Parts: sequence; C-alpha cells; structure tokens
Amino acid sequence: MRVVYAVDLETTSLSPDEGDIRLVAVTGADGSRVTSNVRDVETILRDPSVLKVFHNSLFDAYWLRRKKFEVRNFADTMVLSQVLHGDVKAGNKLVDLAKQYLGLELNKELQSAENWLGELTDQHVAYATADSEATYRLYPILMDRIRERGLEAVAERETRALTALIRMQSDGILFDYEGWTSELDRYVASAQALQEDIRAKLECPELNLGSSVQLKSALLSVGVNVSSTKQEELAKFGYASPVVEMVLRHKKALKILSAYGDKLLRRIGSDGRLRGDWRLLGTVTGRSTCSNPNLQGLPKTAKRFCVAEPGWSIVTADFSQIELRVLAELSGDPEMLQSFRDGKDLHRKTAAKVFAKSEEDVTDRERQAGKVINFGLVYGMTAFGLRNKLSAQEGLSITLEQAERFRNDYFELYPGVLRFQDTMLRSSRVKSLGGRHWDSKALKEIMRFNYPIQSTAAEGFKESLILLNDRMPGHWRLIAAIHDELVVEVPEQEVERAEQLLQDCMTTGMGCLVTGVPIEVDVNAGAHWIK
DNA sequence: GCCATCACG
DNA sequence: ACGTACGTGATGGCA
Repeated sequence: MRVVYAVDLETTSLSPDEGDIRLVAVTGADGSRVTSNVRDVETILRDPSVLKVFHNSLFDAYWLRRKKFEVRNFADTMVLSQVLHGDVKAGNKLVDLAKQYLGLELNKELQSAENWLGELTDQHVAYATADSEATYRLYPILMDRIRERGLEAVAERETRALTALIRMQSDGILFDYEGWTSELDRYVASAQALQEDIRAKLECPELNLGSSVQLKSALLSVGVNVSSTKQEELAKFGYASPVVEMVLRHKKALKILSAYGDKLLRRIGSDGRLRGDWRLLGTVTGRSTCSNPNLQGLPKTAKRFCVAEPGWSIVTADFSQIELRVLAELSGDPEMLQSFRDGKDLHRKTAAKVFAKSEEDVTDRERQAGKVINFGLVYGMTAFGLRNKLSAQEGLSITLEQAERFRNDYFELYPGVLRFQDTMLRSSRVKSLGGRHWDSKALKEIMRFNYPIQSTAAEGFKESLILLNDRMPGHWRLIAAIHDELVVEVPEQEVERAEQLLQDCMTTGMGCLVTGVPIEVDVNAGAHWIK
C-alpha cells in the first residue's frame, strides 16, 4: 500500500529570496497537521517511499529546494489537471478543481503573501489545512480520470520533468550586470541619434516612434505608403529608403531597451543570478514557457551576458532541424527520410528543387530561401504567405504565381508531406507520438498538422530533459530549456563530459518517440551562452 | 483591456 | 470573395 501525503506551503513572499516559509500543512490517511517548522516534516519530504502531492510544485517544491530541503518522489495536481483538461491556462487552480471534483468552495481570502507576515491565527491554520486536504482528495480522482482518458504516459512524463524544471528555476543564470548595462548605454545612444535623424528627415519634430499611428502618417508625408508599420512591411521599402532603414534600426533598439533593459536588471537576485518563472506546461502542445523575465525569449545580444562563474563553462546543445525530422517521421515521406538518413542538408535540397538546379550550385541566398520554404510549409503556409515571407525576410520578390510554383515543387519533391497534411485534415482526432490528442473540431485546420509536430518535438525534448536531469551530477547547474536547446553550467574540466552527456541524453530522449529518423545534436561551450 | 509589434523557438 | 504560418511573453500606445 502506497503512502501518500499532500503538502501545502504558506510563505511570506512570492520569492524565496525575500521571504520565509511560514506554515506547512500535511494531509495523509491519518489526517492533517500543520507546523511552522519544516524540520518537523523533513523526513516525510525526503523519504522516496512516500509520495508527496503538491498543487503547483514549481511553487512549493521550489521554495523547499531554495530553503535547502530535499524533496524526493512527488506529484502535482495542477499538472495532472492541465494534462487532463487540455487547457493549460484556465481552470487548473486548486479552487477550480475543489469545486469541480469535490463540490467544495475553498476560501482564498488569505492567499496573498502579505497575509502571512503577522501573527498567525486558527484561521491561518484552517486555511492551510483546507488546501492540503483538498489536494489529498483530488489526487486519486485526477489519476483515475487520467487513466480513463489514456493519458498516463503524458502525465508520467510531465511529472518526471517537474524535478528538472524546479532545478532550473532554482539554479538561475549568472548575469553580467555591468556588461549588459554598458551594452544598453550603446543602445540608448543609437536610439537617440536615430530618433533625431528620423524626426528631421520626416519633418516631424514631435514624432513618437513608438506610436504606429503617428509613424504611419509621418511616413506617408514623404511618400512611403505602408499598410502597417511592422518590420515585415517596412522591410519591403527599407532597401530603397534610407529613412525606413533607420526606422527599422530604431525599432530594434527600442525593443531591446523596453523589454530587456532595466526590467531585466531588476530581476537579478542577490547572488547575481537571473531567475524567471518557469511553467512546465505553458502551451497545449506540451511546451514549457517562462516569464518575468521570459528567459526563452532573450535576444541573442543579451545571451552574451549570460555567463559562467569563474572556472566554469556554459555548455549548450540544440537539436538540428527537429521539427522537420518529426515531420519526416510523422509523414513517412521517403525522400525526406532518406535525406535525413544520408545526412543531407534539407534546406539546400529544397532550394535545388524550386530553383531547378543541382544541390552544389545552390547559392547561400537560395539556401536561405529554401529554409523559409521548408519552415513555412511545415506550418501550412499558403502561396501568399510564402511570397510575403520571402520578400520581407530575404528581399526576394516573386509573384504569386512563382510562389505557387515553389509550393507545388515542394510537394512534388515531398509528396508524403502533402498526404500527411491531408490525412490530418480528414481525421476526427489528431495525435502526437507522446500520447497527446485533440478533437479536430476544436482546432483550426492549420493547427491540425502543426500540433502533432510541435507536440511530438516538445515531448521528445522533455524525455531528453528528464534523462539529463537524472544523469547529470548534482553540482552541475541546469540553466535553460528552450524548445530545442538545453543549457548547463559545469566546471571547466568537465566540459567534454557535459557535451557527451547532453548529446547522449538528447538523442536517446528524442529517440524514445522518433525512431525512423536520425537525431542530430549540435553542442557548444564557452564562458558565456553562445547560440 | 485590447491592439500592434517583436523578442524567442 | 476572403484571408492568408504554429506556439509563446512583454511592451507601449490608445480608447
């Protein structure tokens, strides 16, 4: 008979950097108890034969880890709910589940951390107990539903991946504050100079470049008529118009400054490390996300300032063309499969087909266009979209007819891909290789062939992450997991071992789901994050 | 509070 | 005739 305890923490702050654990409520078959001293329940937390259940372990188990308490063997009712309901955003709070499954109205008046700073009353104790009791009762109910829906494999993978995410959340990234600050100064200077120039050229001294409404009309006054001020549209004029080119550069600088300037710096902890709020399940396809700040969206320029501590190295490893490989697996397209098996460059191959020349004669620009075509068509792009993208991204202007021909050429080369998309459009359910499934009626047509691909890649990625976390030594740091890239920080003399381990875990992990296509992983190491 | 825009994959 | 590529998170402008 398995021993299970639900555990709920109450803390004096949202962040363990600034607060303390105030109460721990524990509920088991023998009832509930509450303590203000974690030491009282330390042995339960550490005992691998006792299953702990949290609701949102990326809060509770993360806090415990940051406060140096070991937690072994745990599950998470929030994650189970997310797996079960498909909706990973709404309806997974403890209050929602208590109401839905237990017919219980939980009182959430004390939820906010500021309610846990002063004297604790019976009311506080009752509040914590109610949460852990609800969690305790929910766990078997949710597990039953998971089994009924055939989602055990998904739930188990997600549960196992939690440990890795908690570790990543705890470890954070050492950030070169000084270096980034002076880099920002350069962006400020450049943005200011550009703004002056642009205002003068457009004869509009008050122009707010952040306002697309104002920018559009100012550009019109010098004869540049754009339908929108987004990069993609402006790029069509940029090559011919110096002022548009300046606007594009200004936008870039402004973006960096607003999103990754002071706001980023304010998120650095007293240990110099940058920590975001990781979510195990941020998307319905099974990807993880990160916010405050979004470490998955750090601009390349900022990654240079994510550094290793002295004597250590940052090691990165990323899957090469993983979604295309998954597409090859799912579609079974012979040409695409053979290409990957032969270790060929798929972008070059596609370019050779649409530009009607041999692979050796494909230029770099043509290969880039091949890349746009490969990626665009994975997502179900139309000829219209393809034409726009090629024009905006590659400065390649083609007619709609030519774009249509590119598309037809592509599907002539990879007929299995067309068949795959067709099958997905006609099925009542679409599935990932890792056990997720969606009712087609609930999905826009295009999502029906995108979800299986994105989802399978995300699931294989999580298998890799789980393997890595299980196998990597405790003193290494897990820094980031970004859809197809894993980042660790290790002592310099262990770099080679880390590169090997990453490569091995990633090919093996993805190989759990993708069996017919070779998986390639590129590794890198250095004093900072290189992508 | 929504929209447009853009950072990442 | 119509709209036109998937998934995020974060921002400033604007109503």
